[in-house]
Amino acid sequence: MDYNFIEIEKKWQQYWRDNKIYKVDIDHSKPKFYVLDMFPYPSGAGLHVGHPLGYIASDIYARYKRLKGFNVLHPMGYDAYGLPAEQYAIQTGTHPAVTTEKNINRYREQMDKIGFCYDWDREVRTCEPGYYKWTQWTFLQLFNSFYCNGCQKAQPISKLIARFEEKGTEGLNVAESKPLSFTAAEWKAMSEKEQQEVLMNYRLAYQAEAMVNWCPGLGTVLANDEVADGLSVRGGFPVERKSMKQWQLRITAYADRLLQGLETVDWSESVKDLQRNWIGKSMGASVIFKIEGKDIDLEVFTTRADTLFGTTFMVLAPEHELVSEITTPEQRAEVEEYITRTKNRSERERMAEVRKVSGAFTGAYGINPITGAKLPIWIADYVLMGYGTGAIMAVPAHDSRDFAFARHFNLPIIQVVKQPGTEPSDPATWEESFDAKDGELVNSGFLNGLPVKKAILRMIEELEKLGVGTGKTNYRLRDAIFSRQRYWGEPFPIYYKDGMPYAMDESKLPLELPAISEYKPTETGEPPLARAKNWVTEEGYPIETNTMPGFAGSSGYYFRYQDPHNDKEYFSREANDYWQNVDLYIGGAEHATGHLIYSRFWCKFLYDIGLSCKDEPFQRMINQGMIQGRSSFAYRVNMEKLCEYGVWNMIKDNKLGVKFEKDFKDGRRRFDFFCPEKGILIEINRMGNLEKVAEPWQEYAESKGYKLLMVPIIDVVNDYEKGTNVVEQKIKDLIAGKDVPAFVEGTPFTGAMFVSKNLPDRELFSDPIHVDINMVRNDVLDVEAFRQWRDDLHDARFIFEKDKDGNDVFVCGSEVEKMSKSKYNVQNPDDLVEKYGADTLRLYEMFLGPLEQSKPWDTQGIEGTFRFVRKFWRLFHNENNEFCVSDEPATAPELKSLHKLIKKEEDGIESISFNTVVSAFMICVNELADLKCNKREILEPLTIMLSPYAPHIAEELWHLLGHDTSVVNASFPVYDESKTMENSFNYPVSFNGKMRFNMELPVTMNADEVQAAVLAAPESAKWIEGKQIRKVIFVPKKIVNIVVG
RNA sequence: GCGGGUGUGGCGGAAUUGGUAGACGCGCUAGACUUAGGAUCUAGUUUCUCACGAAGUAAGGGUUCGAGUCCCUUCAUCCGCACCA
Repeated sequence: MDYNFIEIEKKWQQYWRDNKIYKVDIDHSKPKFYVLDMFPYPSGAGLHVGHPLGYIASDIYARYKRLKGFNVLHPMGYDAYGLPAEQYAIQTGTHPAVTTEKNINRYREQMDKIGFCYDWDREVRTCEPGYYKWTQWTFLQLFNSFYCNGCQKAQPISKLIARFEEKGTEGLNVAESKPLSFTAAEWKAMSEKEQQEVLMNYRLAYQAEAMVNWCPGLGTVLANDEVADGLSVRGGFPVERKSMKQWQLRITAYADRLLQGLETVDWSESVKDLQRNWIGKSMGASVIFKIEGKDIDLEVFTTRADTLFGTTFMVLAPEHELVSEITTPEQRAEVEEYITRTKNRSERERMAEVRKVSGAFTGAYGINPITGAKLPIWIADYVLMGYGTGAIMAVPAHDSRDFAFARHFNLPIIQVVKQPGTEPSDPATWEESFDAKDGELVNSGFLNGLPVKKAILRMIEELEKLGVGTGKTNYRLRDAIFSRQRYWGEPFPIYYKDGMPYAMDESKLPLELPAISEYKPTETGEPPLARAKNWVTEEGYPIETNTMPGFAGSSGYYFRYQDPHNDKEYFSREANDYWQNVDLYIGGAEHATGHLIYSRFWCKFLYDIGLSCKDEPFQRMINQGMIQGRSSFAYRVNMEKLCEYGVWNMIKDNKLGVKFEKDFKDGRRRFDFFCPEKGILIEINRMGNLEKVAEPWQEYAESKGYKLLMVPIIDVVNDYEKGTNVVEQKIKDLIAGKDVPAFVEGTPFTGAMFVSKNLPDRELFSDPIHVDINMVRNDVLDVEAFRQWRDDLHDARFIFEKDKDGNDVFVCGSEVEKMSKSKYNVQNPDDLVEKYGADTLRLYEMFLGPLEQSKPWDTQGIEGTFRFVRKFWRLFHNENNEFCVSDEPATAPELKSLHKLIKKEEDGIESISFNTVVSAFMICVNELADLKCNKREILEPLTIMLSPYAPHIAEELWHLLGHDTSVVNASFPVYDESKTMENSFNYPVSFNGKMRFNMELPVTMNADEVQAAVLAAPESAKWIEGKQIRKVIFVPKKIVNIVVG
C-alpha cells in the first residue's frame, strides 16, 4: 500500500555504494572526527540483534557528526585470526583462511542490509599480509627497544648497548626482568650469545621462561582473559600452569603510564576501575630478612611495613627458589611432599580449595631485621610466586589469611595496631584478624602511638637507614605472554642462530604464513608451523614456529584505518596528524582487561618511537549493554504428578464424604492415597509400572481386607480431555461398597502433555521447557507449529485455558535470559529487516533503552517503531500515497515542534541517549500529524534530522523533496530558541508542595502579579480556607508554590 | 570479601539535573470501520476510592517552600575481581 521499505532500502544502498557516498579523505578545511566500533571477530554464527546495537549507535553518531560539518572517519574491518576457525581446520582440514573469508562475507552481507555508513575502502583484515606486515614491524620495534625508567619512554636498544660498553650496568634505571650487574669490561668480554642473553633482560619484546596457562586440549597457551574457572573460554578445555619459554611484551614497564593515562580519557568509571584493579599498583616496602645460620637474604614485599613488630612467621610460595636451600634435613620429607601435592593440583582444584589452610614448615628461621626475633619459615600455596617476591612476612593479627594460617598451625599472634581510643586485647580471644588500615600502633617500639599511615613512612625511613629495606611500588600487572603454539596467527619475524633468537631485517616483511599439511601440533608437541617445509631463512637458519596471539593484530588496527593502503609505512605522518586518535569508541566492556589495555600499551609505544601523535588511542568510550533474549516456556506435564494431583483434588477434604490420606506406607509398600474408614487404597501410575506390581499388591490388599484401585494415568488423562468422570465414579463406587476391578489394562499413555501457564497449581505437576519464540505470539503458543517443531511432539496433548472470549488458548511463560540458540530466543536481524526494514530495526534498537544498559528484546515492541516510520512517511503523502508537500510558510506551533526536536536530538546524541531522541521524534511526528502539517519548511529539516537514524527513508524523501545530492551531505538544522518561546506558561500551582491545579499566565508577569493572580483564582479558595499564607514561591516558567498553615 | 552498576506502572523506559512523576512505545480495555483481523483509526490505562480525595519512584530516616533527583542507614539484584601480602 504505502511505504515500500524493501524497494527503498535496496535502491539507496545501491546508490551509496555506486557513488561512494561514504568514502572519506583527509580534508583540512573540516575538523576531523573518528568514530570506531570494536573490531569484530567474524564467528560462524552470524549476527543476532545484540551485535549491531553498538554499530547502529556509532553509525548514528557518525552520520550526525557529518551533518554537523565534521569530516568523519568511520571504518570497519575484521579481527580475522581466531581459535574457532583453527579448531575447525584441525577437525576438517579446511584452511582457516577459507572459513574466515566465508564468515566475513556473511558478516558483511548482514551489515550491508542495515545500511551502515562505513568507508569500506578502508577495510582491514588482520590476516592479510599487507596488514600483518605492520604487526610484525611493530614487534621488531619492540624487540629492538628497552624502557628507560628515568625518561619514562621506550628507547632503541642500541643506546643500551652503547651504555654497557661505556659503563656497564652502573646507575642503570631501566625496566628489566631481573637486576643484573656487570662492568663495561665484563660486557665486552662476553660472547655474542651471552650479550644477546643479557639484552633479553631489557627488550620490550623478549623471550623468557614464564608460568603460562597451558591448555593441552587446544595445544596452546592462553592469556589470563582467555581462561575462566580453570577452563579455556573457547572450548572449555582444562588449563594447567606450566613453565615454558615464551615471547612476552614488557607491558609492566608501562604500568604507571597506563594508570596515569586513565585520568585523561573519558571512559566509564567501571572500566577504568577494572583496569586500575588489573594494573594493581600498591606502594609499600621491600624488606630483607636474614636467614638464621646462613648467609642468605630473603626479600619480601609488604604494604604494611608498620606491622613489622607484629610479624611472627614467614611464608614462601612452594615454588620459591630458596625453599630447597633452607629446608632442614628433618623437614625435607614433609616439605617435598607438600610441594608435590600442590604442584599436581590443577588450577581448578587450587581455586576450589581457596579457603583451605595448608602448608609445611621448612625448619629454617628468618631474623626480623628490626627486632632480631626468630621467625619460623613456612611454605604455603596461599603465597603466590607471581606476586611481589613470592615470600611474605606474616602478621597474623592484622591479615586475615595469616591469621587463619597461624590459628591452624598454632603460631603466635601479636597485636601491633589498635583502634584509636581502645585498649589492646589478647589476640587469643579474637575470632578474626583486625585488618583495619587506620589505627594506632602498639607493641611496636619507636612506632608506638603513631597512626598507620605515618608509621609506614617512619618504618621505611628506618629500614633504609639500616640498609635492610626500601620503599617500593609493586604491580599486579604481568608482562603479556605473546606467543601461541598455533598456526592461525602472525609468524614472528625471528630466526634462531646458535639457539639465540635474532630479528629479521625489516626488508623481509611481511613474513608470510606458510602452507602446512595439517593444522595440529606435531607428534613431538611442537607448534603446527614446525610442519612447514623450508621454514628457514635464506641463510638456512630456522624460523620461529610460534605465532602471535589474537591481540597482536587488534592492538593497533585503529592506526591502520588512517592510512590502510600504505605499503611504505604503518601509516603516514600526515594521516596521523590529521586523524589523530579515536574520538568515540563503542564496544563491549568485556575487553576491559584484554584488548583495551594492550591497545593502550601499543599506542604508548608508538607514541614513544614518534609514530603516533597521541599516547591514548581512545578518547571517549561507550560500552553498550547486552540485549537479552526473552525466552518462552511451555509447561511439560509430569504425568504421574498431574494425575495424583487431579485425583487428590477430587477426594481431599472429605469431598466424597470420607477422609483420605496421602502417601500411605506399609512396610516397603507405598500407596498414593488411603481411606482408613473404608479401607480403600489408591495408586496412580504408568500402565507398565502398575502391571509389574498388580499381582502382589492385590494379594496384599486381600490379606489386609482392603479394597485396591490401581489407576493408569491414561484413565485420568481421558477424563481431563473428554470431560468424563470415569475415575471419580470408580472411587465413588468403592466408597459405596460396590466391587470395582482393581486394575483394568488399556492402551498405555504415550507422548508428551503440556499445560497452559495460568491453570491452578500448574507448578506442582509441570516443568518448563524452552519453546521457539517464533511459535509464540503475545505469549500464546501456536500449537500446530509446536507439534511440527520436533518429532517427539507430533502427538503432544495440551491442557488449555480460556481467553476472555472463551476460546481455548495455550499460554506460555517467559523469562529474560541471555540470547542463545539453545534457548530458542534468538532474534535474527535479517528476518526483522525483511519484515519491517532496516530503518525500523535501527530505530527500534535505539528506542529499546539506554545504550549502556542491558535490556531484554521485546519481540512485539518493534511494531510501535514501524508505525512511527509509516506515520512519518504519511506526513509527506496524501491518502492515495502521492507525494504531497506544500510550500506554504510554517505556523508557530509547527516551528515550535520542530525546534523542540532539534534541541532534543542535539542533546540526546551528544549524551549517547538515543532512546530519548527516538521518543522525541515520535512526539514531534504525532504533533505534526495532529496539525496536519505537510510543509516543506518543516519536513525538509525533519528529513535531515531523521537521516542518522533511518537513512534509507530519509534519502528517499530527500530526493522526493527535489534534491539530487545525498542527504548525508546536508547540514543539520540550526536550533532557534525563539521559535520555542511562548508568551504564556501553564503554571502548576502547588500548596505546601502538592500540585493542585494548573493556571495559564503570561511569562512577563512578575512575582507579585503572579501571587495576586493565583490567590484570586477560584480553585485556590478551597486550599487557603481557614489557613494563613506563610510564603509564596515563584519560579518563572517553572512553578508556583504557596505555603499555608 | 573488595570494587562498580542498577532498583520508577503488567513490560521497555522518560523526567530539561531540586520544580506538574509515569513522556514515548509495548501490552491491556472499550469503541469505530471491516466478510475477517495478528490491518487501521478514536478514547482510556500507577494504585486505592462510587466519588470528594488519598497514597505513590526498593525500605527507613534527614535537608528543603518543594526530593525519583541531594545526604545518612538498610535491603535486593546484576557485573567484574578475588589467597595480590
